[in-house]
Amino acid sequence: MRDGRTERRAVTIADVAAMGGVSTATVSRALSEPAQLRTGTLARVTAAVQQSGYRPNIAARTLRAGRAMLALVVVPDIANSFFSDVLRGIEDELSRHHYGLLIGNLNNGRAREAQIVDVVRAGQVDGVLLLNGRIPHGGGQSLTQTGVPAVAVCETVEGALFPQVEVCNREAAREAVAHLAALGHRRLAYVTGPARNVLERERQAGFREGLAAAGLDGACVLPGDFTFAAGAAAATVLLAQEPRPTAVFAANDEMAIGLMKTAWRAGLEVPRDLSVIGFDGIEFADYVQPTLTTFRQPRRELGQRGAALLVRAMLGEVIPAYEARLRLPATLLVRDSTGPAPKENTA
Amino acid sequence: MRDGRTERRAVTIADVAAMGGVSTATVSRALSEPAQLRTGTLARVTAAVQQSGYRPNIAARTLRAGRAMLALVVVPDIANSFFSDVLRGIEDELSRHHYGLLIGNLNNGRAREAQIVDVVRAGQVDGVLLLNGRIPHGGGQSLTQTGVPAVAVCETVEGALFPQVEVCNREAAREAVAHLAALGHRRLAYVTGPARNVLERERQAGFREGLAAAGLDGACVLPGDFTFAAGAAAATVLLAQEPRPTAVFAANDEMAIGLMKTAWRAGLEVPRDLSVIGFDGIEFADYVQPTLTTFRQPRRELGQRGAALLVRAMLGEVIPAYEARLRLPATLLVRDSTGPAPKENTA
DNA sequence: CTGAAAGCGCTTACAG
DNA sequence: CTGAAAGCGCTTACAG
Repeated sequence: MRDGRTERRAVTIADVAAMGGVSTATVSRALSEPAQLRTGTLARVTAAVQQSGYRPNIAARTLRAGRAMLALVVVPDIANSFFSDVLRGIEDELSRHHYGLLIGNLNNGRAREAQIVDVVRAGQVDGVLLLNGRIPHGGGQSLTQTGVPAVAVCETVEGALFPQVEVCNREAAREAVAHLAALGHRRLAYVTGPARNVLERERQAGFREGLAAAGLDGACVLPGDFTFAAGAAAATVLLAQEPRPTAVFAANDEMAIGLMKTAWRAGLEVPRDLSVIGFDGIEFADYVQPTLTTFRQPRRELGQRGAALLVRAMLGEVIPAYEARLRLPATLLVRDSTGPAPKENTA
Repeated sequence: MRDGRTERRAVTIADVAAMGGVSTATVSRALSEPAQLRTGTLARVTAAVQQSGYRPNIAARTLRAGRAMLALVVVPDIANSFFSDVLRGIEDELSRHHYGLLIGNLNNGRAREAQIVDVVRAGQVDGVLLLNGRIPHGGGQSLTQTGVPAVAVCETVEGALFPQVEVCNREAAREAVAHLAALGHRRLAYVTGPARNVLERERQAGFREGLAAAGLDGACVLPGDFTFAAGAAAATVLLAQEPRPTAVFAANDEMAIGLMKTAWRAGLEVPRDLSVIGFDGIEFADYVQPTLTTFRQPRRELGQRGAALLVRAMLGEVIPAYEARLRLPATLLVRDSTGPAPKENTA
């Protein structure tokens, strides 16, 4: 029955039991519910564990107990730095509860969704955190049909029954317009995210609500996709407008920065000729010239809160509806890229 | 023997065997070595697998086969965007070979190293990729003592016996000096990384070699730690020097950018008054004003190559010495932050 | 408080 | 080519 692998055999629970003169059941209990053992027994087992350097085999434990103590995080693109901080919050919270973290990277596509579903169906994880705004599908089944608990973070999933944690995108977008309007801007532009993205939809909706609240009845809408390059492209279109908008709200910081750079190259000065405001509060936004006015998202907290909900669900708790939708505020950071509207020289 | 969990029971290999009228052994073979089955048998099993939606339980497979089909990646700081691309390369390669990816985040400290060692000792992974430049220790044992294969990527580990993949840091740093010297700069400065970091040591060594090669016998060395803030702080010191260096090489892009911003605030113009060159080629370096001259690291390839070596080791292959040290080139990207040395007005 | 024993769901040497 | 059966290393209801 021995297989090919000839590495030195690891210490098993049976070895420890023999050393301590107890049964394997007692060793198991010493590790999981020490309070139930007599002090002397516990001491003997603990000593044996120490001395042998015993570590329980996780596969055996998972198989027997039916729990993997592992959560899967589905990320749209692991190379996108936005998610790093969110992941850190998730990891902190999970490891506090002795759960490990498995990363499922979609590479911005859907091809790998089936892999995600497979991992779950193979019993490898006890729960799933979705950062991709969509329920993964694969092999003719959706992730939620597997019955494992799920929580969405950052990008919510419309109509989903599981808990969701997001930032107040709409309210923040409204505030962006109010900020610009208060500076006297009347001709605004908005650079969008990808059309089907939920963040984009919320931010654009908030932008429009903000326009209405400020008594403005139109704005220039420039298509984008959250990349630097899209911001640069939007700038080119913007510069061709007549009359040119005096302020832009970009749906994220990368686009705002790409736009600022291109505007600068074209000879515009920010904020004298053009005010720019972004979204996310990436670290970099504070190191561009001029520094970017934007909204800080509590990324780590978003991750941490989502993970906390998932842990509860993985432990079998049913999350009540009033806790199932967490909305954290985004904070406006007024920096140097927004300023008073330029004086009009045409009446 | 039933436990608390009352979720609907998943399909097991026994169910499929019954459906197909074969033994569980045959089902197992249909999945792992289909060529060994008669076509008819294979077809029947395949149909049963399809119809039942059977997915093998990974814990059971791991326990029995002694392989987890999972690799652990030790990351110094998951919130550092530098690692995202490396991770992506790793993930691509691992998943090509049907290995999963477990993230072990150190949060820039050593406290969690013990957790890492535990995961390995618990048999949860078949191999480890180290991005942290150090062999994790914990519970009186080092990771390498566990006997699992390891590979270091980006930050090498001195004296380690396992394969390592790195970038030619020293050669690149030399080239940085040569580039500046060719532009006529004679008074150079270097902003360091953390003193004990291997990248820092290599880059500083290369910097010094470059000075010698250019016939320069000294330079201003400013301490840093790879952060934006350290770059800003270095700028302050730099500005106080008399005579002031005309060019700076920063050990990474963040510091170069932090330094440029502070220099700009102090009224210096880059590159007219000061040339700046960074290292890493982060995306952002192309969106600062002026764009940053830097070295592009093939991050994805670094990850991919490291993972490829690890996969081979996990499959039992002994990596020959001549393959065990991969050194990929870093490419100089000349952009707008470096220019001719200013004319001297003091003789 | 502790032990004997079943069994989680697989894989694989062995036999035919 | 296929099956019967052992056994990977745990946990836990059951019994005492």
